[in-house]
Amino acid sequence: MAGRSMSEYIYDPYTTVHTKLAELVAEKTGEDPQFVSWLITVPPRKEYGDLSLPLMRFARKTGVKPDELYREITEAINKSGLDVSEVSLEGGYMNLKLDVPRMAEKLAGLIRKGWSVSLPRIDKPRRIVVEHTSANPIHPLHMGHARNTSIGDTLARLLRARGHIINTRFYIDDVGKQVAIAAYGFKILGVDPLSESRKLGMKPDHFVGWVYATTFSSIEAVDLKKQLNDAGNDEERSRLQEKLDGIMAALASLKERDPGSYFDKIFEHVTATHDNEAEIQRIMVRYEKGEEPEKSLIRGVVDAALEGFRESLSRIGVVFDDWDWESELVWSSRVGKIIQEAKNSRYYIKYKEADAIDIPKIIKELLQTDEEARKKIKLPRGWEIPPLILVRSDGTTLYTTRDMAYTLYKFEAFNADEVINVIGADQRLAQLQLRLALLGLGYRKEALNLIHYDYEMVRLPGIRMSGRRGRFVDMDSILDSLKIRAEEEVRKRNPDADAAWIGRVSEQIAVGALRFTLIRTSAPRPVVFDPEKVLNLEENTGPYLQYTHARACGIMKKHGSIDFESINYEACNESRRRNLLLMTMRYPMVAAKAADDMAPEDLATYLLKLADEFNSWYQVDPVIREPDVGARECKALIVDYFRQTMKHGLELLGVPAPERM
RNA sequence: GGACCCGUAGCUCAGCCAGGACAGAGCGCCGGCCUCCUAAGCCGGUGGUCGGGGGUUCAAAUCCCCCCGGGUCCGCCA
Repeated sequence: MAGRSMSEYIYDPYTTVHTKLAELVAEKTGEDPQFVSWLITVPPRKEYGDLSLPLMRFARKTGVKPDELYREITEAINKSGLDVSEVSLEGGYMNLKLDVPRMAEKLAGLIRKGWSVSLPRIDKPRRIVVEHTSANPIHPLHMGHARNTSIGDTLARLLRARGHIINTRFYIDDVGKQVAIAAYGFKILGVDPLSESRKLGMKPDHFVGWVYATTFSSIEAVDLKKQLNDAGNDEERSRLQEKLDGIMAALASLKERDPGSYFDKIFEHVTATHDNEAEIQRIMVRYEKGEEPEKSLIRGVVDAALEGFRESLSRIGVVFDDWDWESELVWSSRVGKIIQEAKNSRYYIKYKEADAIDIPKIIKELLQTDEEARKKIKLPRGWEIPPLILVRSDGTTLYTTRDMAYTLYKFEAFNADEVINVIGADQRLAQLQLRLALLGLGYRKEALNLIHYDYEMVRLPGIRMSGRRGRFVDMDSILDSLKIRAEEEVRKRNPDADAAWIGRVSEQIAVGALRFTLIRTSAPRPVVFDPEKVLNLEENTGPYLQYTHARACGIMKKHGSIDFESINYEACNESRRRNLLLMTMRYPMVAAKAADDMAPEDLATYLLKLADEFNSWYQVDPVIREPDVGARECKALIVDYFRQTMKHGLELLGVPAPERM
C-alpha cells in the first residue's frame, strides 16, 4: 500500500457523470478527454436538457457523421449506467437529460457518510510557489496591492483545493532606493519607527508611509527649486513651476497630517542639506554591504512597515508561508553568483560600458529552434528587447539581477515545479527579460516554469494614486468605511444583537465586499475602484453571496437535521428545485476549471448565478412550511447542499461566510 | 515611433482561449411584492450599430488583417 493513496477518491455524482461522459466521447472520437470536457456545455434553453455536446465539432475532425456519432455515444451511455435519463439530437447537438433524483439519492448517501463538498483532485499535483503582494515596505498597502493580494491568495486557495502543493511567499524589497529614502527620513528624525508609531497610536506602516512621502517630496521640492533657478527659457520655467506647485500642495497636505511635530524637522533638514542624493546613495551602498548603522536603520524601518502589513493582511485572511528578504540574497552572495555566471556566459556583453546580458542574442539563438521555449516564454512578435544591464557603475546591483537570484531561490527553496509571480501588467517587459536572461544562463526549466500572472491596475475615478506623494486610498481605511456601512445594516436587522457580534459580522462583511470586488473582474482589465460604489452591498457583491448563504443557514437552523429516511427523491424533479440542485452540483467542476485556468473570476461569476437561482427559488417554494414530509426533507437536502457548496466557494475566494447577518 | 492589454446596454461586467441553438447578468430608471424560512431579497418593464471596416467560414462578439479610442511599457528606477 505504501506510496499509493489509501482510498479511491470519491467524486460527487455530477462530476462522475461529466467526467465519464468526457472519457467515453474521447474514446469514440479520439479526442483528448480534457478537450472534450471543455466542450460539454450547459444548453442555453432548459428544454434542450442538462448537458450538451456539439457533435458537428467532432464530426468535422473525425470525419464521422453527426448522427453516426450520436448513435454510438448513445449506445455507450446506455451500457455505462450513467445517470442519464434521456438523450436527443437537435440541431447538431446531442442533448442529455440527467436522472436528477438518482443523483440526489447518491448525494444523500455520501452526505450521510460524512462526505463533504470538494473539488476533483488533479491527477498530477505540482509543487507551486505563489509569490504575491510583495509591496515596497515604505507605505501602507493601498488598493492596488489589495487586488494583488486578493488574486494571489485566491489563486493559492484554488490551486491548493485542486490538490497542488502550495507555498506562498512575500518578497521584501528592502534593497532599493525608496527604502533608503524612508530610512533617510528616520535618520533625520532620530526615532525608532516601530516604538515611535506605537507611542503615537498610529499603525506603523502608516507612520513609515508619511515619513517617506514627506522626505521624498521635500527632496524633490528642493531639487526643483534649483532647476528653476538654472532654467533657461520661459517655457521650461513654467513647466517646472507647475510641477513644483503640485509638490508644494502635496507637502502642505502632508504637513496637515503630521502625526506629531515631524514635518518641519524633515523639511528643514532636507532644505539645508547640500546633497541629499549623496546621503541616500551612501545609505544604499552601505546597506548592500551589510554595514552598520545603516543595516539597523533600514531594518528598523522595514520591520515597522511589515508589522503594519501583517496586521492588514491578517484582517483579510491572508498569511504567508515565507517572507524573503532581498538583502539576504545580496549578502549571501546568491546575487554575486548570478553575476559571475553571467560573466562566464556566452551571452555576456558590455552595454553602455556596463556588465550586461545580450538578450537579443538569446532570442536569436535559443528561441528560433526551441518550439516549447518559444511558446512558454511568450515573446511578442515584433518586440525589440534591449540588453539587460546587471550591475551599476558604482558596483551596486539592479533589481532584475536580484530577481534572477530570487527566482532561482524560490525554485530551490520549495523544490518547486512552477513559480507564479503575481505582479502588475506594467512589469511585463521586466518579467520577460527575467525569463529570457535565465534561459540564456542555462536555467531552462526555471525560465519556462516561471509564470507572470499579470493584472491591470486599480484606478480611482478622479485621481491617480501615488505612494510617493502620500496620495492613495489605503486598504485599512477602505475596510473601516465598509465596516461602518455594514454595521448600520446589521444593527438594523438585528436590533437585539450585542455589540461584539455586530462588530465581528460587520468586519466579515467588509472583508467579503472588498475581496469579492477585486476578484470578480478578470485580471487583464483595469478595475475602476469607486469607494462610494463599493459601499453598495446589493446584488453582484460579496455581501449578496454572504447574505444568501446566511439565509440558507437560517433555514437549516430552523429545520434541524435532515431526516434522510423520509426523503422523496422524486420531489427533486420539480422544475425550480431541479435547476437549483443541478446548478449546485456543477460546483466542483466549475471550481476545478477555475483553478486549472487560474481564473478566480469564473468562480465568482458562477457563485453569483448560483445565488440568484437560490433566491428566486426561495421566494416561491418554502421549506419549513412544506406539509409533505418527503418533499420537505428533499428540499432540506437541497438547501443544505447549497449552503455547504456556497460556503466552500466563498472560502476559496477568501470571502468569510457568517451564518447570520 | 514600436510593443502589449482593454473597448459588449447610460454605468459596472460575463461570454472570446476550445466559432455554432434568440447576445447575458447586475446597477440605474419605471411598476409591483414583507400578518408567510432574513426585502442585503423576489417578480415584471426599460435599455445593445458586441469600437469601425474588410476577410476566412455553411456559421463570427468569438479566428485573421487594417483602422480608431483609452491604458501601460520601452532607465546604470523598482
